[in-house]
Amino acid sequence: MKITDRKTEIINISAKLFKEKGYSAVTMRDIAQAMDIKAASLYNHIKSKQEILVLIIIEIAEEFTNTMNDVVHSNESSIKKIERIIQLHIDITLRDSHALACLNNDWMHLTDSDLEYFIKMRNDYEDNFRIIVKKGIQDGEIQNHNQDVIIFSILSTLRTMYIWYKKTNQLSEKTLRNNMTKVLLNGIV
Amino acid sequence: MKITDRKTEIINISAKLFKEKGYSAVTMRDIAQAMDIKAASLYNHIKSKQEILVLIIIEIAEEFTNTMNDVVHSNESSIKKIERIIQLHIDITLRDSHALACLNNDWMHLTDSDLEYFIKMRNDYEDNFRIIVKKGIQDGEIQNHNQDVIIFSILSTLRTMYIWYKKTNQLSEKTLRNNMTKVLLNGIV
DNA sequence: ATTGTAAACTAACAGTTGTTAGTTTGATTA
DNA sequence: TAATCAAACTAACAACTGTTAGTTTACAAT
Repeated sequence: MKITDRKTEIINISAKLFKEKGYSAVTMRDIAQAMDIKAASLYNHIKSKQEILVLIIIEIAEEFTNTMNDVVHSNESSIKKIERIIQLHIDITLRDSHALACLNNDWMHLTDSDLEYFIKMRNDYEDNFRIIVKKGIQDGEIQNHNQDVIIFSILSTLRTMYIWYKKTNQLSEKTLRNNMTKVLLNGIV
Repeated sequence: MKITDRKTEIINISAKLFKEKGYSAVTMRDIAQAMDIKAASLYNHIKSKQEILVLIIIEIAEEFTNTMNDVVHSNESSIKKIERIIQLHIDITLRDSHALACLNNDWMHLTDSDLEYFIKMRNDYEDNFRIIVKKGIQDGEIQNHNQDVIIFSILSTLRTMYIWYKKTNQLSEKTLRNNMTKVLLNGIV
């Protein structure tokens, strides 16, 4: 298997288009045109439009799931765990922002077992985050504010970083991580 | 003109459907079915599917724009200004989460002058936020972190609140506002 | 030279899309 | 009672949708 075969190209180009217009608004003919071939030719490589979506979303969702499982079962402090989650989101955002946008915006167009699987992963992810925050509050590491507000203010920021990080002028990964960690953990005041 | 005429019903029902599946995935027949009429009947009230989208998005966008203009030209401290922006987002989220979701996810399906107008409002909004943060840093009210990280960590959280606020068990508006303000301004550590 | 194969092609399909035209309904008003 | 009118209806359209079938192309292996 080649490092970049044709199927991978289709997935990457589709992710880019899905990010721009959303899954439903992108047609097989749009994808084909971006590949400079005809729509029917796509089916030499992929089974259906649905399959493209699944391949884009599930791989990334599993990466989040796996790393979160590592983090939650580690022996680090709660703060250190959250820092590693921030790092995780930054890594994926910088590496694969198209697929990430697709995961965020088009997951509801998954069907049946894929949809179920995705929702389970997302719920588990949030539950694990909740466990970390709860422990942090118990240990006095984290202030005793409403847990959902804590969890989703951090997660919302991390999940939608792909929308704006490119606009910033040459913000290095290190600078982004340092600033993000300080702002999310210590606030701005 | 009745307080709730048929056109308003169409807009509200459409916003709910657009939130669930996205503008492109919702058909005129979907909207009609939710209204318990036939698709063709919708055209007695609205000009096109596009018009529905425009009416949903632009009204809310203008409300954000107008309030932001009030805030930025006021004589309050930078912190107080940001608190008012937090309040603004909470108000609209609690009152009209469907339209807000639609604005967030489907603005790119606006066309021509509507799209231009929306993008201008969004850019102005972010620019005004930047002015507030810059002043706050100069005055020593706000810590000197990267401005984009500050702006978008707050805005991302506020903009996507509609996704999760309903899941929380009976979080009152006051509690939400208090917790949100503390977490966004002072952090969690 | 022949075969095999990956990957493109043309042509077509059945279903869905937003929308229009013209008609009917049923309640209110003159 | 007759006329008006908002708001529903039926029927249909042309364009577009994802997808299939069968064919051609061009290069690699035998």
